[in-house]
Amino acid sequence: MTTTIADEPPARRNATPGPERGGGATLADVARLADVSRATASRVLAGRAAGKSASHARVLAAAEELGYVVNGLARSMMGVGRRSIAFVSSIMVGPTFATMAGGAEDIATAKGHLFTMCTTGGDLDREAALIETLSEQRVAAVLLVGSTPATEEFERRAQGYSDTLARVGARLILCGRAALPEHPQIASIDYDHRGGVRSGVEHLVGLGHRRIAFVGSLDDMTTPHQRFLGYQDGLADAGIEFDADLTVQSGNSSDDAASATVAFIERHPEVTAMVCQTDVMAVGVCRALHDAGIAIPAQISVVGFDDMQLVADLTPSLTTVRAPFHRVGELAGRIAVGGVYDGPAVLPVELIVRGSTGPVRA
Amino acid sequence: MTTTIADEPPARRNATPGPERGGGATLADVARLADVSRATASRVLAGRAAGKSASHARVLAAAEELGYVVNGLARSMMGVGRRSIAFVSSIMVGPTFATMAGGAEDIATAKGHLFTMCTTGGDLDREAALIETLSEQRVAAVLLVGSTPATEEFERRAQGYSDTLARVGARLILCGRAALPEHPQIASIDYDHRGGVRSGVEHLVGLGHRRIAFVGSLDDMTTPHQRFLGYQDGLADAGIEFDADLTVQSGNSSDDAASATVAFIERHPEVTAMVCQTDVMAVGVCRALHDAGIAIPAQISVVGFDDMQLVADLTPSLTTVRAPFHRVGELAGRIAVGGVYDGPAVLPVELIVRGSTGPVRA
DNA sequence: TTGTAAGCGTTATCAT
DNA sequence: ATGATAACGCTTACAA
Repeated sequence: MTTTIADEPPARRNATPGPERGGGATLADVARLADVSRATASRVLAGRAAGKSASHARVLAAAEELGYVVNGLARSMMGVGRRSIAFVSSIMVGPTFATMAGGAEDIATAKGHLFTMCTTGGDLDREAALIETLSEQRVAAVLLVGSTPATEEFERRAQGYSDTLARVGARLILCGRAALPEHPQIASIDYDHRGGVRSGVEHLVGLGHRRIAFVGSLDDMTTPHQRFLGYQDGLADAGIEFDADLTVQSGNSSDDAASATVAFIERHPEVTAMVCQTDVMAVGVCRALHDAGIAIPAQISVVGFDDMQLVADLTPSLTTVRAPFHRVGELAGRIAVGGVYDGPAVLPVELIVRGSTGPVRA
Repeated sequence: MTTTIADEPPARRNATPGPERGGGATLADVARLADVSRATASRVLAGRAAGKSASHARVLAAAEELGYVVNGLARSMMGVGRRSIAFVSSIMVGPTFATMAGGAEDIATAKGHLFTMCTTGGDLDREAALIETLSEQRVAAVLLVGSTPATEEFERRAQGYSDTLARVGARLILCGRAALPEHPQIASIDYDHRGGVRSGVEHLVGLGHRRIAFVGSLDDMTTPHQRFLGYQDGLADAGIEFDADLTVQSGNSSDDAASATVAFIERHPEVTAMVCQTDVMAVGVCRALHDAGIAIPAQISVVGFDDMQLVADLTPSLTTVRAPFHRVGELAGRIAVGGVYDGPAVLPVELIVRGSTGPVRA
């Protein structure tokens, strides 16, 4: 004997990591239990039912009883529902990224969007794959954060990202990265890397310094490069000739900067000030100088960049450049949620003078 | 004359912030252009077509020409496609959260999930709304991160979160928060707050300290409370009677801790060591002591918690407790992506002895 | 290998 | 106020 149960649902598939189907109650279940149509149930649950009829209460009760949770994915397919804003950076830790992310998230969630964070680990292929994935998920916008290679090849990549995103109605926004003049449809919210370092050098020059070194990664990424240019600007302003021997290459860790400094200072005892690409490097520089018995700022002044937490608490406290990271995130977020974008923004930075810089000794 | 175009699509709706519909090409468009069925197009594009027929190439070409981007939302409805892992914390900045997030993100993206970060700003209503929203979006799991109120009311809330998530096949995972014994289905990956502070006190006792103060926020949140208990444990171990007068209340900013210390140390000059709930507080304590002309560690030793970046570079460098934040994130991530959970985990922490602690002077 | 057809869980249209 | 019904864009038996 063969028994056929008419309304037996078909076997459920179960493909991870896909959303589990058939898990909870659906709108149809609620409607059935409340003895109304799906349309009515939908209206009631979305709070867009006219008055409150008898069915109104029944629908609510049924939803409650069944533990109904509306399927946002299905809603999205109808053109309602939430879109995500994506934040793509090379790495997640680090006060600068986190602060920018915080600014963007504030705006995004205030507007009812979800906020997705992705890291690339600096891998451009991963970055491209990520943009593709995010497009598939129909994000509202992608914030591409931080430094990028300052190459034509990258510009082509970015154009590709922008094109892919545009196909799904999403926008690409660069954060903390200068606009690409050839690609005006790619938005950019940046801060004044170059002017910041320049003002640091200016400050030192005002204190009488002339032999000023620069510590940085000196690669072709935008952030290092812009900051390096700011150093050169500062020298030029003061009529000091740029001397390539006074640039110190270092990775962005305090240990790297410390060992680079040890080697450097031995060759160049005449230097009276060191300008660093980042606070992290500056901290390493300070440690190396201290260990070498060189007094800060009596013998050598040090300037950082980023004004990260705790550098004010170092001994001596660090003179550095403060950038409005949170504000950068906010502005980018505003564009991401549909605000108007009228051209690249470059937010001003501020030199915070503290104890690590002082007059050059006579 | 009335002209009716048969295949004219209906007018598109356009409700922000919902995903823009009708934007790009659909699978049907690709199939039409390639002159195959949607099924074939789907198979080819998903790379699950058998061999490579003539149509194979045509589909690829059509997709390319149309700039087709598969709709991941629609895929999700079929049970395939990516689910997100959500990371919910009170705030985004802060090295501990960011590091945990990094660990979780590593695992999540490696398994093809998206990673969504949401902040509550410490608002429990926002937290509840967020859980609801994330359930609607059919996340795979929610990582609830950091301290929570240690109250029965919170346990009820958490149970509610867990229930809502369970309805959509998702899991709730506490990170950096002890398990709730009454609610074993809520997973927990925690680290040893209590043991960490205890070992700090033990270290001080070993150096001869007896008058040891505790600086913390002293509220009913789990993290502060656990760390406070660790302080009491440490005292008890050494047979030192707990003296409530030696607890200092402070907000979690170095400025707060500094001003609290100023007031405290005047009343209690007999204290020879201060154990702090966080590194941030410890830094404030150090600054206040330094400004008051009290030498660290000669006159007073200081212990922190978290081992955040740069505390090793302070003068003196900070003795603190290092917790495996990245690992906590990884383990939580592993459960989130479907790994087995066999009971609460409490990861060990490590006391990092540096320059801020020394023997009590004779 | 390919096509047909039946979903997935919503919302919107348009009658009633 | 409510209910049929048709989308939305995709996947996948099942049949050819």
